[in-house]
Amino acid sequence: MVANKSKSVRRDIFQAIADPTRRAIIFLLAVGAMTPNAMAEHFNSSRQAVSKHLKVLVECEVVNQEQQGREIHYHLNSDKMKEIEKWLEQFKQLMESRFNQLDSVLDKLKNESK
Amino acid sequence: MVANKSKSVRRDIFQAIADPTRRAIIFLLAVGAMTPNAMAEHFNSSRQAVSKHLKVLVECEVVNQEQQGREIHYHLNSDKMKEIEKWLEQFKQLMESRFNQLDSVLDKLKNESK
DNA sequence: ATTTTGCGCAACCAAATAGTTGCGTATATA
DNA sequence: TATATACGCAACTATTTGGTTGCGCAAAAT
Repeated sequence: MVANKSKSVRRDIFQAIADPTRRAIIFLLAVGAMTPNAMAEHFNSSRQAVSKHLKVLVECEVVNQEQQGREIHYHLNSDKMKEIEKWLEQFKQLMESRFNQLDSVLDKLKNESK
Repeated sequence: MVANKSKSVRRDIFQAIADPTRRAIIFLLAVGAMTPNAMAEHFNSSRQAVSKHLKVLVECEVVNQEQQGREIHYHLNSDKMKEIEKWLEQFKQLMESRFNQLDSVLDKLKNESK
């Protein structure tokens, strides 16, 4: 038995989008669900390579699988994508706080020069 | 002589934010410029480890260095952060196109049922 | 002038990544 | 029923990552 991967390896949205092939897969799936074979045809990458990326994306909970006969349709979990926006929002708030500090410094200077 | 790193290794904003320590550094620098020592004190990570992350961030053009005596002040290049937003915008547009397709399908069904 | 501090860099290491080839298996098709 | 197709998985590889320790050097403090 192998140790639980989710405990040892980083599996989050930021890891998911770190690879350009995975970003391309995400863009493809944004348009609609797809099978691994269909995806592999879109960029010059082997089916197995795509399959491995899909495994990572499943582990990161960015995509879901839907079995249909011998095909597996991969769907995008767009909720997970929102975590990027959430992080960016936090970032922007920090940036604003920085400017607010700068503003207060400028205000101070203004008052002192009175 | 070693091969140019920028040619072999991926150095973009997505690589920059893939690591949690680097994301923490970005948040710190969002508030204001800082030296490596000051950053290292903020999370339990050695100065050298932080230094390595900063090197990656410089290569990804997410931060700039400003030498001041023996200290180096690291500044955030917030323009680079906009590339994430840009990518998210593209993604959202694709998602909308998906829903527009769905809408047109629904419209079609509606017309057919007339 | 000597010591301390701030920093980058090289060397090393274990682990993870991204890809490949070669299976096995289940579902379709002939 | 025999064959083709869709897919995941294991094993192997080269490269990258993220961390460490141990320098060396220049600037600051003593």
